[in-house]
Amino acid sequence: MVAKQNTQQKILDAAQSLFAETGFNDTSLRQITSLAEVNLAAVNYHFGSKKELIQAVLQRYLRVLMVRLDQEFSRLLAAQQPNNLTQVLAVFVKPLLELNSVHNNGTRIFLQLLGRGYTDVQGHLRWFINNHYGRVLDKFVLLVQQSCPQLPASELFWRLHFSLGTVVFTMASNEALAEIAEADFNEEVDIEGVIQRLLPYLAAGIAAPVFTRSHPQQQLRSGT
Amino acid sequence: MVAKQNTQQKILDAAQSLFAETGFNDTSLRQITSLAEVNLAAVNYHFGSKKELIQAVLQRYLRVLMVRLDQEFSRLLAAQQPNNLTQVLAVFVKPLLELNSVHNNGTRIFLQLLGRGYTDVQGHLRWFINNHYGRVLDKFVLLVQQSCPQLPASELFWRLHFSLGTVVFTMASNEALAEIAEADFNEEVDIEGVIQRLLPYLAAGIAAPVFTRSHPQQQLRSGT
DNA sequence: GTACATTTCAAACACTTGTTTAAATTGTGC
DNA sequence: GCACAATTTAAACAAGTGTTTGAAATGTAC
Repeated sequence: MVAKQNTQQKILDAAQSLFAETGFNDTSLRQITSLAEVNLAAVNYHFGSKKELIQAVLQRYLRVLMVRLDQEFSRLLAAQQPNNLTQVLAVFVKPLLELNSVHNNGTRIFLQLLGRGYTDVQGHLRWFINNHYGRVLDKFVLLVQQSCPQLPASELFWRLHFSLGTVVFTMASNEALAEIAEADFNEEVDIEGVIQRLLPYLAAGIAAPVFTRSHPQQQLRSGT
Repeated sequence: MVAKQNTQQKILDAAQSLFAETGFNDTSLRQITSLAEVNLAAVNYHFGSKKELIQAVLQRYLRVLMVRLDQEFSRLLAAQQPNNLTQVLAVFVKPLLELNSVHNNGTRIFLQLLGRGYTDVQGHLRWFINNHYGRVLDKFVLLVQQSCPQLPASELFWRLHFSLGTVVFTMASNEALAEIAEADFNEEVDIEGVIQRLLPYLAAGIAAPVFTRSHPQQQLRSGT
């Protein structure tokens, strides 16, 4: 009793899977419509264009996620004393995992899509997210700033983008990495496990001591 | 007096720039040959296929880089006592910067290509590097293992891939990030500066305390 | 059931892709 | 200069792309 899903959702469901696996540019409308078992022209009829379909696929998750993140950020910002960095990062976990209620494996799919979007269609997704949800993300930056007051703004900028890269790349390669990990270490790998492994790594990286030429920490010498 | 470069090099030079900027799949042979000012058929005549052209572009750097990395790894492995993790990571810097002698901006271009290769043609580059240079990379893993003896092998696996993601994503987005950084912080951003900023982040992330359920470091609680 | 709007469908559109072909050109050894 | 190989060239190829079209089918209100 799968019920007769309407065409739009059949397209969205097929599209997100293929996009996550193969990337946006390397997935054709014909692949999508044949997986969705709808006519080729349906995409243009219901969504207008491939570009708008991509946005619709992302928005289905972004809308839900950003509202939840906004709540969490505001909650933390209301605290009197600055929050621990690990606390701040951990705030992503629940909203991300709740994406599983948007769709089966929603968390994994969304994070993979994010990975694809940031590398495939270079620049486009970054711009989109910044323009639509910049206000939310500013709260997050503020939180991190409060928990790492010793970090210069420019250093923080770089480290947050390093972290974005860590997450996004890990998720884009998720399948390959999980396969290797399971083969080499007999580990069952689920998306929540990966997230839990990511957090300490990110927290430590963001809060790392700042490198200065006059004061190189430890013995950082490369030879000579 | 640009001298009459032979066709093969004109193609390689044009291809690497376009590949680095736009990615492998999204760069057409016609774009390459018209930038190189050679005939379209020249690619297939000299390299066989687009796929082989991509490999040739990457190999031009990989061959040089891997030999140098192997030297450095072996040097460190010869040390009596385990090396500091920051030292181990810093060993990448010189070989990477020496790629500038292969070509103008060689370091930046190679790292961008690496970023593209790991995300665009998912899985293919990972396989290629592992099969051709796995022995070299094993030495690196061993070095890291020696400097972080407390890390379980599986944790190390994940963290090294997190680090790969950090580097590769940063380099793929290098242009966009550099633009923002220069606009927001009035910072001149060169590839060496980015590398120097990456090292402390990576070192701290890899060596971060291991998260365990029974012994969660700090107060990692997300609400409830 | 009739009238009207919504949705589906097969077919074609114009365009781009990587690759191949066969003739023309250039280079090389003698 | 001749002969022969290496290279370059324009043209065409088959296959794939996103999008559009106009007719058929379906749904909906009265």
